[in-house]
Amino acid sequence: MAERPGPEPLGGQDVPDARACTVLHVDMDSFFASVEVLDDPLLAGRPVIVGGAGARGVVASCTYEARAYGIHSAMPSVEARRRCPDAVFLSGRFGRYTEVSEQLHAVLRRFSPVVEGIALDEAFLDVAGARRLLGEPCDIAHAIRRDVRNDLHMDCAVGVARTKVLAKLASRAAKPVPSPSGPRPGPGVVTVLPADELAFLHPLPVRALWGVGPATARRLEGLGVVTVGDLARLPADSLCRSVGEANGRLLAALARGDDHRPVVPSRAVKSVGHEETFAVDLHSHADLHRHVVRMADAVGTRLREAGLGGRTVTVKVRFGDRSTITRSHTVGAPVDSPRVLGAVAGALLDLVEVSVGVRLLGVSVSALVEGGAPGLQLSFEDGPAPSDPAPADARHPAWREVEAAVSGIRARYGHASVGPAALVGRHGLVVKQRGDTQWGPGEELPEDGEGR
DNA sequence: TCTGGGGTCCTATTCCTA
DNA sequence: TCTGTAGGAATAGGACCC
Repeated sequence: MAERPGPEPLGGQDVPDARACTVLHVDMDSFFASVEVLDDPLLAGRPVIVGGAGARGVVASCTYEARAYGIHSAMPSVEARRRCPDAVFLSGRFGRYTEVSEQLHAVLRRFSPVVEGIALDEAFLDVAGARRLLGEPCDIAHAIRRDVRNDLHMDCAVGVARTKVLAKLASRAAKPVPSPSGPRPGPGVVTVLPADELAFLHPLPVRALWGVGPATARRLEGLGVVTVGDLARLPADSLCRSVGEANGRLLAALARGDDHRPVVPSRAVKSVGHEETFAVDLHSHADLHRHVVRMADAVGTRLREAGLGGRTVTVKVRFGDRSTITRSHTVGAPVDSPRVLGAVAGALLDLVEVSVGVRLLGVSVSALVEGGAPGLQLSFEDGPAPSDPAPADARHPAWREVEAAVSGIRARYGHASVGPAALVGRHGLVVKQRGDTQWGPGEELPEDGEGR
């Protein structure tokens, strides 16, 4: 960060201005790959790539040794392998990453109760209330790095600023920089002082701003906007015309350094879903229906574990040419039953012409309510609503007893111990849990009857 | 080189109802 | 009973994030 004007890498500098900077952004360095190196020290110093190994897989995370070859997250695994054939390829262990993420959050909560998790490896903290006890925010940032290193044996970067977006950009500036001769260490902690905000922000490419992706960047480029400074000078109305009202207002504010979004410790879940890209495109409803049942089973299980029910069921279909459609239906009362979800999703899938080949299928549930679906019983007994695509037998109350029994068996003997008959294939029962095929299909052969 | 999975949010359109 | 209208809910698609 030292090469940019404005913010300085610091340790405990005594600037009154710094007291306004109470938002911290903590970002772990190449998280998934670092966890793998931590658990297998023989991997240390080697290019390690975590991601989907198959032809349609992507890189989820990689060590700095792999980044030296130009490999980065979201790169197709095939390309990553081409660039570095000697890299260690790992398919990832979602459960283990969740575990380490919980340890990280435990460390962060020692510094402030106001911790907002953004991803497994990232979080915002507001330390306004912790200063009297723990010192200035930049001192807290250094202490966090020290504790993460001591407790988790991993490194992180911390950004300190007055707002979330600036803290996030600051943590990015604090990270190590990959190079062919090995990673150059970053400052670890970067603080953006209020007086330096615009000098820090305006030279950055617009793409660096949170909310500017490839599509928005293309549109902005058409308006002659390349840097955040260009964006700040753009009249608000032409910006809104180009990128939409809400996004335009937000981007205009961010470019001025305004960001009033608070750090929110916990946010309600809005939707729960599963989607999966197949190793080969599927062309028949029969094949796809088996996957719908499997995904509905996974979604329903997660809803129940979280004590949630949802009213809107959505099926997502991506065809061979990557065009994507969704079909959704809102039922009268919240559902959490895998069987009902599967029936609704299956009926939605029947509305889609699939003979051209389906690359990805997804099932999700939104319009969630807390407390699971206890109120469902009534609607089951009443039978399906006239517009409800689920077959009537899927809603029979006896199924709730069956599903409760299945939950009990799974709690005792594991998730794959029991499941719908539709999921029994040549290799036994195939169930899906969160984290399976997280970064694309593996290289396994398709099940009976799949593909063409 | 041609892109996964789990999410959130926004926008436009269509449908339903008062 | 029919028509027009306005608002809200549902639906569909897209962009973005990590």
